[in-house]
Amino acid sequence: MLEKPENNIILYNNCPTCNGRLIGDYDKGELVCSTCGFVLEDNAVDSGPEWKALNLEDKEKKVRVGSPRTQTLHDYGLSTEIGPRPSTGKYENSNYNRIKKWQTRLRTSNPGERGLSNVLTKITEVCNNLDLPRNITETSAHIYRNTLKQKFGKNKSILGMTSASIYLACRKCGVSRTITEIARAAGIEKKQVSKYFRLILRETDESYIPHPSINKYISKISNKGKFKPYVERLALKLSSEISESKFSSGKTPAGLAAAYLYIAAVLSSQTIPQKDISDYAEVTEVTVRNRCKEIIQNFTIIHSLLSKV
DNA sequence: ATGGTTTTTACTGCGTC
DNA sequence: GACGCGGTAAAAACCAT
Repeated sequence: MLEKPENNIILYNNCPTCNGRLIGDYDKGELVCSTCGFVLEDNAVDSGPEWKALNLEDKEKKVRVGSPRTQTLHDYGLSTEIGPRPSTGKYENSNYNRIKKWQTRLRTSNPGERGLSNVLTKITEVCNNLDLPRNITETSAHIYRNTLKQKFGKNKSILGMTSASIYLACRKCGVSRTITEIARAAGIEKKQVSKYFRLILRETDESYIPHPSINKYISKISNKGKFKPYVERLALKLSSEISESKFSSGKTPAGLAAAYLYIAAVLSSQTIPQKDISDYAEVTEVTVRNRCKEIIQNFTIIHSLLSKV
């Protein structure tokens, strides 16, 4: 059973298979090994409270009222909401609906709140389209709220700002989603998203947020293309053996990941056409070729690697 | 706006099935 | 001939200044 820690990460002793460090991931409810990825326990039950206590007094009261606070609703989900009409009982249909309608109107009383409410709905929508986890939705909503707080979010394309917020949230949480994917889900131009993304970075003094590791891209592309598991494993092995920092800066991570997968496929005498890999990675064949060339020029692939996989 | 870097586009020749 | 692969030059996109 996991107990909620301060930073959502709990350290356990050692992994039974490789003796590596075990990490309890509170958010996913999993107990996994940080080196070999062995899952010791999953679906762990969250025994902690589902609400946040902001001060000691709250904590002591241990009130259990309503849903947890959420960034995705304009009033943080704190105000009262009238639910659907009970199927039985004395409630007269028209009257009930009228009260409900006015209550919703009053909840979002001023134009600002109504606007915010719409935007947050939009964020949730796009995040759901992309199958993003709940915490990304929350983070993006939080980021968007901040842009409004610091004035620069106003008078900007709403879809552009929301998409940029979602992209930033992905980067912060280490989820490998490209600007292109998010732009597609939101139905806008890629340019817009990157423009506003840069704006947010500039205005909020965000320190540089690194791209998710190449390994995430490799897994993603491999899943998308349903490649053989050992090809993926070999590609991951290659990327971890190679310190690509010398030549990878400024290049798209997807292209590099595609190159690793291609090399892995060739080494394990699998024939995956460059075209396929580049399509899955959403880059061109030329880019894949160039990355391959750079990898091979800079490193000699040792054949003993093959036996280890 | 500009200039440097990276990616894409479009086209080439080569070998193989 | 169709296909995959490797290469190139020029255009386009990107990004920091």
